[in-house]
Amino acid sequence: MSDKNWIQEILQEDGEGQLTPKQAQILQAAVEMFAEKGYASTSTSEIAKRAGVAEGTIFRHYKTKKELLYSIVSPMIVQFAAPLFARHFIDDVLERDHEGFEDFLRHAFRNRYNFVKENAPFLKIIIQEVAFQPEMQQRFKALFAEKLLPSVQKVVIHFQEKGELADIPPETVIRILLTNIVGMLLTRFLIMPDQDWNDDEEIERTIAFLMKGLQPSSSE
Amino acid sequence: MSDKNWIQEILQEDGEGQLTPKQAQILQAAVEMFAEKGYASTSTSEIAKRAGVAEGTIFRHYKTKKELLYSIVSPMIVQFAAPLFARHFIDDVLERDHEGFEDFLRHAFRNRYNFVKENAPFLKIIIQEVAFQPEMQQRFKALFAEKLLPSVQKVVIHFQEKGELADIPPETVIRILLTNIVGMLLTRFLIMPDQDWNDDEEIERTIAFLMKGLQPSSSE
Amino acid sequence: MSDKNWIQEILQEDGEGQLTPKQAQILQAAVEMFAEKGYASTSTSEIAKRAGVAEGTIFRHYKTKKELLYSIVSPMIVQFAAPLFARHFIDDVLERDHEGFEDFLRHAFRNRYNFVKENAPFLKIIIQEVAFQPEMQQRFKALFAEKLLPSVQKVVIHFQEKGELADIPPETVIRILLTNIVGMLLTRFLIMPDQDWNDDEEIERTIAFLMKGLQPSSSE
Amino acid sequence: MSDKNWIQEILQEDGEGQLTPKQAQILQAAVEMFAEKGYASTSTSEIAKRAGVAEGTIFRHYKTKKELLYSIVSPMIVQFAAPLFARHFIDDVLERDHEGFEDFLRHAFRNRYNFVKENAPFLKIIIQEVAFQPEMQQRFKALFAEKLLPSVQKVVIHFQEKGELADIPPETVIRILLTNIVGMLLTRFLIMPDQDWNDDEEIERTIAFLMKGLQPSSSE
DNA sequence: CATGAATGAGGATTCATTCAT
DNA sequence: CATGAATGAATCCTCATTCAT
Repeated sequence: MSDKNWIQEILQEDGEGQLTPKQAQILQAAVEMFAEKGYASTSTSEIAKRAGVAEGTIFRHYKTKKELLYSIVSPMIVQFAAPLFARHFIDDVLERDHEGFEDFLRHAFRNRYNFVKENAPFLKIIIQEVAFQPEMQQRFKALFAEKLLPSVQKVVIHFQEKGELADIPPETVIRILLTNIVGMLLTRFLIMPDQDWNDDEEIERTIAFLMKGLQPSSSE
Repeated sequence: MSDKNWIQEILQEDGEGQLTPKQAQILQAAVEMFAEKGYASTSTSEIAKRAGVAEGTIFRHYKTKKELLYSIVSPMIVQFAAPLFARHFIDDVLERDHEGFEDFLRHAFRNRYNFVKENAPFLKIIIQEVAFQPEMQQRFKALFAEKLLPSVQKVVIHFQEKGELADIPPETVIRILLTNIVGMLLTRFLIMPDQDWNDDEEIERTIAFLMKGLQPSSSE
Repeated sequence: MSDKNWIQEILQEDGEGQLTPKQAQILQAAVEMFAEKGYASTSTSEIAKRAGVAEGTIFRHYKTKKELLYSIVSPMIVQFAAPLFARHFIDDVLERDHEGFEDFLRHAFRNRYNFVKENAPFLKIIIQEVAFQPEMQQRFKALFAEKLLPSVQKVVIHFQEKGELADIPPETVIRILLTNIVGMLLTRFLIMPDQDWNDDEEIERTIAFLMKGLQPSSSE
Repeated sequence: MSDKNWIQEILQEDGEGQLTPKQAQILQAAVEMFAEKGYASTSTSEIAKRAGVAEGTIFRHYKTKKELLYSIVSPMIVQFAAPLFARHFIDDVLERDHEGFEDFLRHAFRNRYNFVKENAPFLKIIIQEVAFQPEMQQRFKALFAEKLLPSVQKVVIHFQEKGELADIPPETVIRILLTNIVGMLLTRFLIMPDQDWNDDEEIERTIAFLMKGLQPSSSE
C-alpha cells in the first residue's frame, strides 16, 4: 500500500521531523473517516478506536480536532496544486514549445489523474471542507490566485499568441480546462467509481474534445 | 426576494396542502443554515432561533432533524432535474430538429442557469448531502439513471445520426455536457460568486466551445 | 364489556354529575396505558391518541396529568376497600354469627375476587402509584387505619372470643388474611394470568388452608 | 452502613473486576433514587447530582439509562433467588430430613428475611420494574421456572410423601409459602416499615400458622 | 509519551401545558 | 366545548477536551 507514503509526504510540509507510528495511525484513521462521514459527523473517539490509540493520544499531537483536520487538509491543498505551478514544469513547457499545447494538457491531466487516483479520499475531504470553512476557502483561493493562475495564464497566453488556441479570454480558457479536468476526475473517482471505466480512452477523448473546442476558428 | 416562492414550490411536491407560516420560516432558516455551515454543523436550536420559533416547533413538523433535511433535499433533487426529462421538452427538440443541437443546448443551459441563480443555496446543500448520505446518493443516481439519462441519450444519438455531433460514445458526450454546464454554474454561483461575471457572454462562450469541441471531424 | 360500567362507577364517587363521552374515553385510555406502561412512561399525547381526542381536551377536563391519575386512583382505592367496611356487611356477619368465620372469609374473598377480576388494570395502577406517590400512600393508609382495620378487627376478635380462631394478635391475623387474599389475587391476575387456573378450587384450597392455620390449637 | 458491601457483591456477578469509586457512587445513588421515585421518574441528572459526578460520567460506564437499571436489577434478581436453589441448600434439607419441614421453612424464611433487611430498596426496584419491563418479567419468570420451582417442588413432594405436609397440589403449597413469606417481608419492610415490629415473634407466628395450615388432616 | 476516566457544555428529542381559533 | 399548533423546560445522550496516573 502506498498509504504510508502520502502520510509521510504530508508531514514533510508540516515542518517537523518525522511522524511517530501512532501519529501516522491517527492521520490515516482520520483521513478515512473524514472521507466516509465528513468532519463534523466523525467523533474523535471513533478516530481513536480505528487508529488503535487512546483518545487522549490524539490531543497530545493535535491541540484540537480542527487542528487535526487542518494538518490533513493544508498540506494536501498544496500537494494538489503543487506540480502545476512548479516553476520548472511551466518553464519546460514554454521552452519545449514545439511540443504544443496538447502535450502540456496531456501531461498536466495525466499527472493529476495519477495523483487523484492515489488520493481520492483526500479529494473528498478537501471539497467538503473548502465548501464550509471560510478559512480553508481563503487559503485555497490565495493559492489559486497567487500560484496556479499566473503560471497557467502564462502558458495559455503563450499558445494563444502562437495561434494554437482560440482567442477566448484566458480566464475562460482556464475555467474550461479546470472544469473539464476536475469534472472528469470527480466523475471517475467520486461520483461513479463503480462504473466500468477505460481511463486511458476517456482521458484521450477529453483531451481531443478540449483541443478541438479550444482551437482557433478556421478563418482566424 | 423570491424565497417564499421556492419554499411553496417545495411543498407542492410534498403532496400536502399548504405550508403554515411557521413551517415556511423553519424551512427557510434550515436552508440558509445548512447551506452556510452544513447539515451536521447546524444545530436545531440555531435553526429555531433564526426561524423565530421554539425548538419544539421544529419537531412538531419534522419528526427528526434528518426528516427536515430530506423534506428540503428530496423535492429539490426532483426540481433540479425535472425540466430536463420533461417529455415535451425532449419531444419538442426532436420534432423541431431543424433548430439543431445548439438550440437544445442553449435552451437547457439557460434554463438551468436561471434555476440555479434562484436556488444557489439548495445546490450547495444537495452537493454536500449527496456526498455523505448514501440514501441521498441512491435517490440521486436512480433519478439520473431512470429519467435524465435516457432522455438526453435519445437527443444525443439523434444528432449524432444527423451528423451534427462527433462520433464519441454518448455517455462521454453526456458527461462532457454535464461537466461543463454544472462546472460553469458551480464556478459562477458557489466558487467565485463575488467575481465580475458577464453571464450572457460566458454562457455563449461555453456553448460555442462545446459545439466546436463536439462537432464532427471535418473528414467525417 | 363491562368497561363502561366501572368508569361510570368511578365518577359517582367523583361528586360530579355524569361523564361526557369524551371524558369516559379519556379515562378508559388512561387506565389502559397507565396499567401497561406505568404513569410516568405514558405521555398525554399517547392517551389522547388512544382516546381519540385532541391533547388539549384532556387538559380541559383535568388540570394536570397528575390530576388525571388521581381521578382514577382515588375513587378506586375507595371502591377496592369499600365492601369490607360497609357497616351492614360487618353487622350482618356479627349477627348471623352461626355462619361462622369461614363464611365471612369466603364471602369477603369471593367478593374481592370478583372485583379484581373485573378491574385488574386498576389494581396494577394502584400498586404502582401507592408505591411511589407519598400522597397516595397517606390516603391509602388512612383509609386502611380508619375504616377497614377497626371493622375487621371487630370481626376477628369476635370469633376469637367464640373460640373459632387461634389466640394470635389480631393484627397478625389480619395481616395473614390480607396477605393470603391479596397474594392469591395478585398471583392469579397479575403475576401469572396466563397459567391454567381453576379459580374455585384454588380459592377453596386457600380458605381451607387459612381456616386450618388459624384454628385454635386442639389443647386450647 | 453495609451499602458498600452489596454494591461490591453486585459487581461480582457482573463478571468484571472491581468497581471504580465513581461507579459505586453512581450505583448507590441510582438504587436510592429508583427505589424512592421509580425508574421512569428519576432523571440521570438527578442521579449524577446525588452521586457527586458529572452526568456524562454515568454514560461512560453505562451506555444508556436502561443499562444502568439492568446492571442493578439483573444481579439482584439472581442474588434474591440464589440461596433457594443452591444445590447444597436443598440437598442438606433432604439428607437431614429428620429436621423436618419446619426447619427447612424456618431456615429459608430467616435467610430471606436477613437478605431483604439488608436490601430493601432493591426489592422495591425489582417489584416496580418487573411489573412494567417485559424483558425483566421474562428473566424473572425463567429464573423462577428453571431454578427455584424444581428445587422447592422436590422438597415439598418429599415432605408430602413423608406425611408431614397435607396433600395439596405442590404448586399451591409453593404459592402459599411464597405468598406468606414475601407478603410478610413486604409488609414489614415496604408497606409498614415504621410500625413497631417484633420480628422474631412475627416470623415464628407466621411459621406456626403455615405449619398448622399445611399439616395433613388428622384423619389422613 | 500514552492512557482513559472524568468532565460539562451542548445536541436532538420529548412532553406537559397553554391558548387562539 | 374541542382543537391542535406552539411552547420551552427538561430529558437522555454525545463529544471534544483535560488531567492524574
